[in-house]
Amino acid sequence: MAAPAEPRVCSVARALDVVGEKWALLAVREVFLGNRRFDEMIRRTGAPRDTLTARLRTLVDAGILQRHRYSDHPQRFEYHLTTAGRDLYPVILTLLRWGDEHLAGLEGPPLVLEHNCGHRLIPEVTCQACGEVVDPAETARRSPTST
Amino acid sequence: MAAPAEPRVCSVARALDVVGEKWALLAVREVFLGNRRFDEMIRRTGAPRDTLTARLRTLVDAGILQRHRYSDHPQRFEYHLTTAGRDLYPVILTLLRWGDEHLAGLEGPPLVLEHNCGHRLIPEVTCQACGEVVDPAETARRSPTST
DNA sequence: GGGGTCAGTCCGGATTCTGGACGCACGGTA
DNA sequence: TACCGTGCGTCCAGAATCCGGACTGACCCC
Repeated sequence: MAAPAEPRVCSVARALDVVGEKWALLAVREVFLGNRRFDEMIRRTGAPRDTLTARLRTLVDAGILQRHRYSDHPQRFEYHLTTAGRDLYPVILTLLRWGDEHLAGLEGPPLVLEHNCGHRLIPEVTCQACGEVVDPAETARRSPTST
Repeated sequence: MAAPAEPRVCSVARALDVVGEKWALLAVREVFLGNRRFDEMIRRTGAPRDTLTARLRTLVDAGILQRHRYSDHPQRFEYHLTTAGRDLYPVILTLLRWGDEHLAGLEGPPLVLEHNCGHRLIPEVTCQACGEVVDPAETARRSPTST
């Protein structure tokens, strides 16, 4: 018999169920950049309208965005980040950096961020305890030791 | 006339074209965890076989994984991380942390990593220049000032 | 010969994505 | 009044993808 499937219970998988789709994360990127309205997001992400509608709905359901009426008559809505949404910033930054390093053409990164400290922002992932930059080779699984 | 679409040229979008899909990132996660073979990945991710086949192919084409024959007769292959693949570790870590914080049940995070420094690994995104933890509010776009 | 492993492929149906057209409630202009 | 533009979607039909399950083919072991 074939070995039984044992899909890993894992926060990465759970996170990707919510946010693991291009347009979802691009919509969140737009909100970080200050574009909170439907049509702006359509323009700047390139997503099909139906798809964006669906994504925004799941993002709201997941507690990542909040739908906020900014006009009655006609009803108009903006999307704002919740705390959970703001906590996605690191995810977007690491993707940004990876894209900058591995997919940017000769013209270099198309979007450059600046940190309040005055320097260009180059995000690094560090260990909260020791502050060192994290390297896959210096990391191990704890306790629930399975394959 | 409607405002013309101007999809943002952006490393996040480019990165998501390659890696912005659940199974792709879960396959990479498995390789990080040491499971380099097709059937193991099937077992531990839960992906449909066809889909995993397709994802692995795009990951290899994108230079994230390398297909490595470990047996002729019968031909058998393993997938190894390239440098670009290893550079995805931060992305996976930030997703992991987000999932741990926002989707973990009462039992807490299902997978805990330990850093070589001896503490539980809690990944943080910091500014390479000043070492501070990055906050969206302390970040701005540089030069190409468009909306 | 019978069973197991590994890495896929093949299949057909279900779901999802996509682009374009359309709807409707306004506001501004003339 | 009529007309145009904007904002935020919905509707549609065809295309692309996803999915699970069955199957293949080359081995190995008993």
